[in-house]
Amino acid sequence: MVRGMSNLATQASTIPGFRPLYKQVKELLVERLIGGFWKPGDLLPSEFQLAAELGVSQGTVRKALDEMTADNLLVRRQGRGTFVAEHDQEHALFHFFKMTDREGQPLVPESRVLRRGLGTARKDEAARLQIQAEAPVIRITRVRSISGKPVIFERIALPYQLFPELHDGRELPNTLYTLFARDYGITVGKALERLRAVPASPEVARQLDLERDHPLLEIDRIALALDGRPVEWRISLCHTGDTAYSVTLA
Amino acid sequence: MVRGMSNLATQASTIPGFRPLYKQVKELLVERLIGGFWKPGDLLPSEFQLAAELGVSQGTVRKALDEMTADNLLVRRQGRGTFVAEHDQEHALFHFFKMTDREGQPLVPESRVLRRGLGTARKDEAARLQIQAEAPVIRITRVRSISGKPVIFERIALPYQLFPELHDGRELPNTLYTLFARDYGITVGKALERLRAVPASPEVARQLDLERDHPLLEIDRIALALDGRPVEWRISLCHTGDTAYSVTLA
DNA sequence: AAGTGGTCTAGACCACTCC
DNA sequence: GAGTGGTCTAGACCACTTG
Repeated sequence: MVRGMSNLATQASTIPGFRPLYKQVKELLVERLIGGFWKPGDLLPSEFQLAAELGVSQGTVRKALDEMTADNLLVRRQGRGTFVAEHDQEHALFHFFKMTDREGQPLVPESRVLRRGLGTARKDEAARLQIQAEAPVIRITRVRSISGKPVIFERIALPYQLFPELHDGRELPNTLYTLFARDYGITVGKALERLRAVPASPEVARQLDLERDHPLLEIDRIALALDGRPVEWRISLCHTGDTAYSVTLA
Repeated sequence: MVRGMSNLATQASTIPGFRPLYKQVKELLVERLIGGFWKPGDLLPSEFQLAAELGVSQGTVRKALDEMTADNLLVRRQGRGTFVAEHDQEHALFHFFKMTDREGQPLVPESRVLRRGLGTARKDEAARLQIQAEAPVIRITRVRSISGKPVIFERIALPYQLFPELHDGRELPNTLYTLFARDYGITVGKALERLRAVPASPEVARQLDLERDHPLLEIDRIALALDGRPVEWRISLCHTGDTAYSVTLA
């Protein structure tokens, strides 16, 4: 083929804004994911088909797909094809729920919703979610238990614009992110967490069956969609008696 | 060339223990890093030289080098060459020190050593460091401050076998891992951290200028060398008044 | 100018899955 | 057997660094 046909800039171009072909391909494909053109679980066209469509070589498409796989956006299965990653229960848990037992073994919590409703964004909520002050937000308060024992008190704020009608009725699954993906086409691709140690407030102490001022691990998380928009602000207060937050730094 | 010459198994081999060529190349090169054949900062032979030496194509060597770069083992610089990654102050801090201010901005702590000496491993130390009970260990206790305010109380245990003569004399840098690399050829490639919220003990409270039982963020870390051996056990107790532990989950 | 890594292409064969 | 991704090779040219 002629190098750099179609509307993608060629490698040879010396224009300042030059980007490698495979990066452009990746960008284009990510756009399709964000736009919902391909949904979680969908089968993508084969490498050859994409290469033909975009006017690049198969190897270039491959490099883009490999990077997207590394980013957890795609799953490739030899002999079957390339699929849009499903952030199912499994993935959501292992990727975004870092609480383990004291030996580092993963735990699966159950959830019980205490409160759930619609309100207008306070300053802190508006800032963290990057929405207008007083914009409508959905608030959820819940307690998460591990083998029957309540260990996490959680406050969640969601922009109403992104999740209309979530504030009432609908059953809430244990892992909210699967609901975001399934019902709203929003994939959480990244989360920023800040951890601190704080004393238990009277309400939290009561819910977790602890004395007041008991040390709790506070996890302050902003979840970002694939396009970088904040979609959730969550504060989790964890009793780390028999649990811990486990991470690997590599 | 003839495919699969030299002592590397070919792609075509149907033997059960088959591994891709580039994985074998990677393994071989990682061995050289572990063995100290190449040291941090060293320039590796060019892709073509390595390819010729190992009897594989340049593309195969490239794939191995790319993976090692992704693993933070190498640094590639266009026009210069491929270098063994140096876990300098910069890297050690950003990679293994996750404390930030409350807005998530990185902080740089100073350190003051309280105690430092040689002892025999207690059961917990032996288990965590995977050494014999009663084997000699170096213990360091220090306080780390941020802009003059003491915020972290730290207990460190090191296997004496790996770090002889570290227990006295030698000046301790602020980031221990640069010393491990420079003086002992041990590169920390990975760390497992478990975080909990705990009340301040009387000693720690005194050192950090807090009241007793003040909530502290406890970071329990095992640091692993490139070959997977535990090389350090560290417990950091952090006052998270103006600080937080920040991570990105992606 | 020479040498390095970075990108792109083209084509071969292998391993896996499904029909 | 056909189609997919996975591996391996070979060769071209580009971008960057050094001398």
